[in-house]
This record gives sequence, structure tokens and C-alpha cells, in this order.
Amino acid sequence: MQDEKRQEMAKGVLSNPRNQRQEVQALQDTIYVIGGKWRLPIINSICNGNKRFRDIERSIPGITTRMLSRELKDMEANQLIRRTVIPTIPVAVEYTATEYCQSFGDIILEMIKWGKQHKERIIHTTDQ
Amino acid sequence: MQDEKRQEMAKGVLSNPRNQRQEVQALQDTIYVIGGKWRLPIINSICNGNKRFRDIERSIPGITTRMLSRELKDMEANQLIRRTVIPTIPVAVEYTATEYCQSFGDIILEMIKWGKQHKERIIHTTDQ
DNA sequence: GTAATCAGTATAACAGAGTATACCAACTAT
DNA sequence: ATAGTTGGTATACTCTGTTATACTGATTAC
Repeated sequence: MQDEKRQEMAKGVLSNPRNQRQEVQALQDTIYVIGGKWRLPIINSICNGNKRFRDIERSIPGITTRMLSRELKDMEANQLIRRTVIPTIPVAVEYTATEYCQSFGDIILEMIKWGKQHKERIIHTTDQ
Repeated sequence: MQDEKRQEMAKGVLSNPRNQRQEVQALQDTIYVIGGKWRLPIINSICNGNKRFRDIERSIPGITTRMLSRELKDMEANQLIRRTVIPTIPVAVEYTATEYCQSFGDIILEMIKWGKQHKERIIHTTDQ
């Protein structure tokens, strides 16, 4: 009731709802860009030095040629990666990360960190 | 220490494929756990102090009652959140984050940071 | 001649994530 | 009476991410 309303106002004063809405938006934007199962692993792989299609493919467990092909095309269109054809015989194709792409570095590092801790947590949990 | 770790990682990237596979695994594990459009926004909302169903719903643009209901149930089953029924009249239901849930904090912060930068990038890009 | 590698494309089909809409039962406020 | 809140569930549907499988054309190796 009125108490609740008063508490709501207090909350607003403390945590600034405008800021909060902004942050939810930012979070959702990011999720939109890197959403899906494969974007981040692909970015990670390329940033780790894999340049060739089959190398990237092999470095990501479970991915199919089709998904890799599609994601690479999409990421190239969005300027996340650069695709260069080297006219050797046979032609070689190299994928490299743009600086923009590298801006995901911190997110990827945090997620790797979390994944490792998660594994430890599961190992050290005796029950289940 | 952190510089050393980073250098270690860089070395590992170049010379130790086992390390790399481990990290891809960790990354994919994390993606699996927080996958989907709604998990992180929900976690973020609850960690920001929203406890009631409708409050959480209102704090996340675009989410439907159905998705929120499903995700909350799932997250409760996976011990990411706690659901407590308070026997007032009418009953109130409160959702709170477990410590486990709070371990996503750094990922969420990084993603919010990225989202904000992304927005600025788009604003400062004259073309398009 | 057979197999393998490279960099993919084509086709079809599926599962489940996500959407849309309506509804419930209890209560409050006007 | 009427509209609104709370905490959801039910039903039906769409959509697209994802998988599976096969195939191409050029080259190298055995």
C-alpha cells in the first residue's frame, strides 16, 4: 500500500532506476550481439590465433561446417572479422579479428573464469 | 601476478593446445548455463533488489510472464535463486539470489560495460 | 585409383526457445 | 460494479538456431 510506495521511492533514491534501466538495456544489447552458441567460441578461437577454416572448426567441439560457415559470414558482414583470400594454389582463406572483435576479450575471459570455477564447484560437491 | 598470469596464458595459447581446449570447454560450459535471452537479465534484476514477480517482469523489457515463470522455475531447480512464500493475505512470493547466482556478477558487469561502449560506438559512427 | 585435405554449399528436417493471448483466484481501490 | 494488482498457468503457435548428411572442385599423397 502506502508503505510499499514509500519503500519504492526509497529504493529509487538509493539505486537510481534510470541507471538501472540503462544497464538492462546495455545487457540485452550485448546478449543480442553475442547471442547463440557459437559466436563467442569462434571469436575466442580466432583471437587465439586460428586463421584457417578447418583450424577454427577443429578448435571448437561440436560445431558443424554449416554453422561455422554461417556465423563467419555473418560476423564478416558485421565487421567482427576480416576474411582474406590468399591466391596461392590452392587458395588459402584467412580469418582475422578486427579491433572491434577484440573488445569482447574481457567478457570471454570472465566466462572462461566462471566455467573453470563451475567445474571445480561440481568436482568438489560430493553429493549428487 | 595478473601480468604473469596473462603472459602464462599467452604462452599457453601459442604452445599448449591442451590449455586452449580446456578454455574452450570452460567457455562453452558457461554459455550453456547462461544461454538464452533471459537468464542474465533475470539474474541482474534479482541481484539489483527486485524480489517480486511483477517487479522482475517490469524490469526486463520484452519478457513475457510465461518466459519469466519458466526461467524462474528452472533457476530455482538449479539453485540459482531461492523462492520464498510469505503467508500474508494475499500471499507474497519473493525471489532472492543465492551466492552461486552472484558468481555471475563479473560476467554481467563486463557485458553491461560492453553494451554501453557499443552504444557510444554506434552514436559516434556517422555513417549508416 | 583411392583417399585425404581444404573451404565451403545444398537440402532437409527437428527441437525447443520464444511469442501471443487468454485465463484463474484472491484481493484492493474508486 | 468496474478496473486494477499479484503470481502465475494453459494453449497454441512461430521461428530460427541447430543438426545431419551429402556433395563440390581443386590439390596432394600413397
